[in-house]
Amino acid sequence: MGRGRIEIRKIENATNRQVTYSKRRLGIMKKAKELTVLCDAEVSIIMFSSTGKFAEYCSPSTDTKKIVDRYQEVSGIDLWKEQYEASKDSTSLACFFRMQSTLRHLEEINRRLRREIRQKMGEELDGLGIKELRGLEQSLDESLRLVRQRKYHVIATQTETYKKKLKSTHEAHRSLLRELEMKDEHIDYRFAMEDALAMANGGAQMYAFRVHPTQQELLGLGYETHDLSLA
Amino acid sequence: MGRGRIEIRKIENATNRQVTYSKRRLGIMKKAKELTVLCDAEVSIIMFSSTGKFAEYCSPSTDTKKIVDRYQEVSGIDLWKEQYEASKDSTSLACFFRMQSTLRHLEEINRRLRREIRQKMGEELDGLGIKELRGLEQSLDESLRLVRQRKYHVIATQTETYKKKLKSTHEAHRSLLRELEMKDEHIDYRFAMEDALAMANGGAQMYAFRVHPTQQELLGLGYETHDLSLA
DNA sequence: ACCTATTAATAATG
DNA sequence: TCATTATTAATAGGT
Repeated sequence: MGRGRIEIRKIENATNRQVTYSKRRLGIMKKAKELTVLCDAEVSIIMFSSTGKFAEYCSPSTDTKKIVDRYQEVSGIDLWKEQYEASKDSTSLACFFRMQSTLRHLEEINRRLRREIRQKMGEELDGLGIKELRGLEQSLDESLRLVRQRKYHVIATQTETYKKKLKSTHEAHRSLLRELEMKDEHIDYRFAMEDALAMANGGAQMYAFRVHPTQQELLGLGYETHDLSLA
Repeated sequence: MGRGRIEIRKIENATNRQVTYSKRRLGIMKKAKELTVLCDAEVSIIMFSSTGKFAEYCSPSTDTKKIVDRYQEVSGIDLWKEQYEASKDSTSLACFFRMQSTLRHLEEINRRLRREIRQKMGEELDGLGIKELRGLEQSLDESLRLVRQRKYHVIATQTETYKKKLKSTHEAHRSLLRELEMKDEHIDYRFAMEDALAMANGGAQMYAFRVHPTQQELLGLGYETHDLSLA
């Protein structure tokens, strides 16, 4: 991609080589940036020219150390092995490296757990084949079954509790009613108590009760009576 | 540089993102190789896709460890300690405690992630109230929907692919058949070719085809002919 | 995975 | 190093 193609072999003219290095170094950096942004990837590039000049690129979301750590964990290559071996005798250093390795390992495991969770949320399914999707589906299906089971159990338990409470409340009221009736036998508290109970059961249920017209309303002695008296 | 330009921003469609990652990853690798050869440079590239897939390039004359070592020399950054070092009092003891604290923190996160997964598996639901159970149920339901959707999409895609393959195979056979017939017009290859095709479609489908008797069989000229000749 | 219209990179040159 | 530009190379979208 220039005026005429060039063979991919070492450029003998040193000046030319340097110029080409500069241009292409920038080109690769640009490509790396684009990859980072377009594909949400993590990239680390380290370059040395033939003259020893150093250049690096690293995705903004991370840093070179993190990427190198992750590289070690995933590739299984320990980049510090030699240094570690060299300082075998130093107990604290040995401890340091062990911890370092443990940290890397935990970070990688946490990454995988997060990924597993995201997959269980129905995200990031693109990497999965038909077999894995089937497995995931079955697992989710079973989980859903268990959660529903648990939900119904909780609902049933709660309902039972309310029923019992209601029953005991009801009985308390009955006995109270009986007591009152014994004291003033000419006053009938029954309707009042029933209404209070209905209220305690919740408004909606009370309205439900009221759908059926009372005997007074059926006899034309309902709310109209009030209107007439006001007219 | 494709059919129309694209903005440099995260590709939202995950499939597209994955495809673009693959293509551009190869592109950068190629550029790195070329830089290495053309300019006699040393290059190390480490990449992680958004799905966690790892890829690396390293100039053939060296290896990642050497480049990272040289990077530390030249940049003056110590990749071992940087992360866990306190900014000023960088005694080894402070570093040790920092790492230990990080370790505990990571372990705690690990525990939580595992718990979250267990709950998503329908285990450890005892602590949850009716509201939380309802939320979990809805979340699982939605996940299941997404997974099924994805599964059907994958199945549909695969089916399409097979159909196309089958069709092209069929047409290849047809043209082959025509060629053969032109060469020896007095020999009829058709039945033989149809059988071969049926075989290629898979055993089960072949049996389905064979449910309908061939004209030869209807005329009493089927497999019995063979049996008779063997008797 | 392959194709190709289009854009992007860059070799040569000033 | 910087700008220009003729050319080749990379690749986005489609099959």
